[in-house]
Amino acid sequence: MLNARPGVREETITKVQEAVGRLGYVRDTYAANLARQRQYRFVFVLPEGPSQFAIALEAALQEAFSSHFADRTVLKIVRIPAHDPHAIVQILQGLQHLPLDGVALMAPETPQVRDAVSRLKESGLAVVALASDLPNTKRDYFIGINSIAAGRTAGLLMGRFARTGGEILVATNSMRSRDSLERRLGFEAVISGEFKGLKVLPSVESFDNPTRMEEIVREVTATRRRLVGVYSMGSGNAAILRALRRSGRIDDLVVIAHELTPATRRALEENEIAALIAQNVGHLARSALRVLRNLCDDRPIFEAQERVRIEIILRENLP
Amino acid sequence: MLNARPGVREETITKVQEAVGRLGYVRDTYAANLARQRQYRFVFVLPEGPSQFAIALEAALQEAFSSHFADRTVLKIVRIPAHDPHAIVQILQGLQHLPLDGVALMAPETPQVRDAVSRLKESGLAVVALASDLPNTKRDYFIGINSIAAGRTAGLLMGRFARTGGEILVATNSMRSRDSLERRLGFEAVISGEFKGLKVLPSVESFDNPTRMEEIVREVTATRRRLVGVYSMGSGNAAILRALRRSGRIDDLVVIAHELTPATRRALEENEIAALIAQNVGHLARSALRVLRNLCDDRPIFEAQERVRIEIILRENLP
DNA sequence: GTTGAAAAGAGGTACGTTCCTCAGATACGC
DNA sequence: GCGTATCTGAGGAACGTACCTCTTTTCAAC
Repeated sequence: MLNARPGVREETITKVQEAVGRLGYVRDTYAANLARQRQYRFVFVLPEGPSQFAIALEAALQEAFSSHFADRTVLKIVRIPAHDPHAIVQILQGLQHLPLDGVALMAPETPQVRDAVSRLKESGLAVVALASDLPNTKRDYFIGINSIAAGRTAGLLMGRFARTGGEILVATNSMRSRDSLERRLGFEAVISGEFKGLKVLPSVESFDNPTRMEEIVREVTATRRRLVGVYSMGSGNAAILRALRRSGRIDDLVVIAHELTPATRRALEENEIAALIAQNVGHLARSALRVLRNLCDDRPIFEAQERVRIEIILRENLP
Repeated sequence: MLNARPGVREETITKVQEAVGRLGYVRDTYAANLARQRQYRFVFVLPEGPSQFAIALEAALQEAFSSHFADRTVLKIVRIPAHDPHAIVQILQGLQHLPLDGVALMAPETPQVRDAVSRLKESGLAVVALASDLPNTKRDYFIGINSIAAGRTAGLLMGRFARTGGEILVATNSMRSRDSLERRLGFEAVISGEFKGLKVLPSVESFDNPTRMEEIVREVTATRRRLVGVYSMGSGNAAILRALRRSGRIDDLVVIAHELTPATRRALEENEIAALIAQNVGHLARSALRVLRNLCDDRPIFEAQERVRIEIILRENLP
């Protein structure tokens, strides 16, 4: 009666509404779901490969289930080859014919992916972009941090940590990714605006090739004597750190990287990395589940709760 | 049958357990609570007065209720005069005769409070210490950050942000509080261990008197020409900031404070405060509720989820 | 073997909700 | 006014669990 059953008189509705307000009734969502035998069927689409981030996210989802947070949800995790838009599209297509309520998607933004997402939406699924936004698609929600703000935070830290003027190396996997572009944008804006003594060098890219990254960093450290800092915007931290250690200059450089992984944690503990910009993966996972559920029941989303914080991690506040 | 009903044969128990394992049965906590008409009755004991922290915490609790996080929970918030141990004890005594399942307590540690907490425990309540730990009591759990680590984090930030050697002022409400002691301890350990050029001055205390604090800070800034930084460990940020602004030196000092409040937020935005050490109040509230519930049902506590992070907030990553 | 008490388990009801069924109400055409 | 078709709303079963009651089983003492 409380639900929009077709064929209830207007008058009755208002009468019920009024009584509801008067008695202070609040619906017991859980009893409702129990009665309805509600199941939330979600798929999480994550990049394949040995991505520490995806591993951590999967662990966080596991955690959500073990703590009854994800009761009444059935979850499937699908891995996609992050750099093959065609394959991604194919996999997303396949989802349309599954009995499914929602999809959380972490994929680089390409025109093909955009189209595939829009088609998912049209087939009635709830879709959230995870960690990396997909603007200009019909995705319902984005859960992750603002890349520009993350870059600005890194820039501010770099500027304050660097004790002398000099050059900053910015390294990433690929500048074709929107996240990298935005991080650099934010980083550079702060450095050039507030720290005149620092100069940000052109970004170097590894294109998923650790050896290549190691080689580039080796060369830069060898030739750029005025180098004072390194900002690693994406994956490939291990290779960068290896090259920096070899160069013998790691203790004199301010290194700032993204995401807490076993490698970055160790480097932080060893004072090799000065600071880490991270997002709480557990929060990301829970947010995605909560938002997807709310979308399915078309209930409102509590924006404040879903805002993912840009965390700064130093040696002393490692979680 | 699944619950420890007295008078079930050993053999039957193991048989059931086995079947449970085999079928992969997981209890639907919510259906159980529905059947049992479970109500969790908690009291949150918070310091009275215009504490921004308490206000934020209250808002966070409100939020938990509105997002169905706190379903089946009835909550009462009680304010205590933080500096009157006798009154605190009296209020805690009063709780024992209420129909109650658990208490979350934020109170300075004194012998009287310790005793009162132990008595609460003995009357069968679940008790968690909130924000400020109460060791050497029978409290079940502490939800908050490690003060020594928080102090160390502030120390590391101060050391790296200060561009020249000099003196650091440490201000607090009262060094009689364990939190202040520990924060200073951690702060000093890092500074004296790693930043030889910096010298931490003896702590100054306001004893809940903003005017006094303002006066002290005014004097220190006027006389200590080598002052390079201020670490505000507790409340009283507004008074400290006021004095620093008057001194005309605020732009040359590295100011680090605790907790995100309207005042500290503004100062951060204005570049008056360099960094803030904070804890996520929303997380604190949800953790407290979750832990209390688990304690009541004596279910295990998921430590990793309840660990409160030491957040570092700069101008660029303000939430 | 009988008795009786205690232990074990089976069965039914209730929790707050949804959804289905069915009966009563209403409207409409003749 | 009557029959029929459509609306409306009331009533009950079910969801997964707990808890109470009642019957059956077990076991010790005689």
